[in-house]
Amino acid sequence: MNQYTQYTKGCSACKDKSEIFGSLCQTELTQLDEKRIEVHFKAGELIFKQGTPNMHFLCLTQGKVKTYIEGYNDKNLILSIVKPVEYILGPGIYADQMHHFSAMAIEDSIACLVDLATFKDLIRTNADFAEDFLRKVSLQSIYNYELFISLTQKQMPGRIADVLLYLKDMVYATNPFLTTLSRQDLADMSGMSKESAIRILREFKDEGIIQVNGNEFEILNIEQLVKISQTG
Amino acid sequence: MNQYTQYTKGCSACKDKSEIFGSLCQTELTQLDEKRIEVHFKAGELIFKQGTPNMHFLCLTQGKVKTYIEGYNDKNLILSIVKPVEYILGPGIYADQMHHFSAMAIEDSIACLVDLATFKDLIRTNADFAEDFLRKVSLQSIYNYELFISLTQKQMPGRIADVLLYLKDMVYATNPFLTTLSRQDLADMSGMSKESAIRILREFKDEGIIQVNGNEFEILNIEQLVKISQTG
DNA sequence: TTGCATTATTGATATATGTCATTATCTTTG
DNA sequence: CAAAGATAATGACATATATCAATAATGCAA
Repeated sequence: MNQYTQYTKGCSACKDKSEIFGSLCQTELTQLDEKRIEVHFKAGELIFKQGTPNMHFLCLTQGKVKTYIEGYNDKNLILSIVKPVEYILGPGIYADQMHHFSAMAIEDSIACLVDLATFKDLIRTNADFAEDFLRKVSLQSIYNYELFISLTQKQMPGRIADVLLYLKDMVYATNPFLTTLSRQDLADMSGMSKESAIRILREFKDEGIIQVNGNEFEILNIEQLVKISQTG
Repeated sequence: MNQYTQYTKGCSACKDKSEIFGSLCQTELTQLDEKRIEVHFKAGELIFKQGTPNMHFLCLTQGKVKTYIEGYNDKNLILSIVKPVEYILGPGIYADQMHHFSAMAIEDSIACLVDLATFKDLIRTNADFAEDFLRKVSLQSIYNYELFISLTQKQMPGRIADVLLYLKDMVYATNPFLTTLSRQDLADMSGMSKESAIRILREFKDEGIIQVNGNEFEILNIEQLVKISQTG
């Protein structure tokens, strides 16, 4: 119990909102609750960094976080925008105990940390939990395949369309949506320079497909955007 | 027992060669052995196709297989070249029971199929096996991140360098190596047109970095190739 | 408010890469 | 062996995209 620790609602409150805690019994949830550390992050703060040891299972309970690979020449590739209640867990925990991507809060956020031993123990002792975890990992993997195709086989308009649809459907779940992501972030999500991202957004705006006001985006013609996404 | 079934050496013979069967006890191996179907594929034959139901766990015991995502405009992205003894298992089994990539033999190959129920049962009942499986999935995921960076942030020479080093180190494990992959395959591994792949190979040849004779490749200057891989 | 720093936008230009057409080489088959 | 089909290689050209430089807009601190 230190200054970062806050006993708010506890894991039981989270249970209903998350895909992977449904299989834990009350005892296990209590066990988790006692182990967890709640940490607050301000927008822009680094949560963990690629290349550092991966010591905790992390569950985001408030705010939004971007996960990204730091590549060459200070270029980043954003893998996902995580929203509550979702865990953030890299492949390192079952491999080299390292982080293979970084995570940064893009809004003020709250995350719960649980040490890996506790987490791995749950995987070993609760087969339902293990299966739920595998399911989550698998869905993420499927999404990564789509990302592969988007990034390697589509041209810029198709990639920006994918980003806009992803934000609308998966992240904000509203149509005029206000984002804290910068233009550089949008570029890092679609694997292009920020200038190119801006240009494509302008084209979409000129064609009446979207409406842009600073960081507020409204998709006016969803069908056409979907079509652009599909035709690459 | 049908015409595809052949009782050769059995799963116990495989055990030593594979990363994930080490945690199975004799009883489990026997159980697996009874369930397995051994199938022979000729080079060029499709093993399973993206979009079809995923019914089996697959273990490659002989030959080589390419796994690839079928994208837009008949363009493929090769994810990996699998060699024995390694399993080929997509994320579909814990999600939508579908194949999310295709697999094709690039050499005459032999694979063992085990129905998913048996496999999933082992995951549920043997925690060591589950952890080994998670480890394998994690390593694959880590490799995918490297692939992301290679494909999205490196220019063509860097990507071809990555492909050559991958083939030398991970697939053939010899230096002059003879491959059955076509130039189109090399292009599909590096996300470019086959003409571009050919051009880069010629440049490497002209610069004395590699030696090419048909489908035999020899890397003459490993250091420089690694450098090209790193500088993008 | 004013000034400063950051971010967004735009245009001009360079370059990486794809496409198309052609020829060469290899492989298969009758 | 010759013919045919596939694969590989090359050159000319088109174009998608990045880079660079300049300006505009925005948020923030004094």
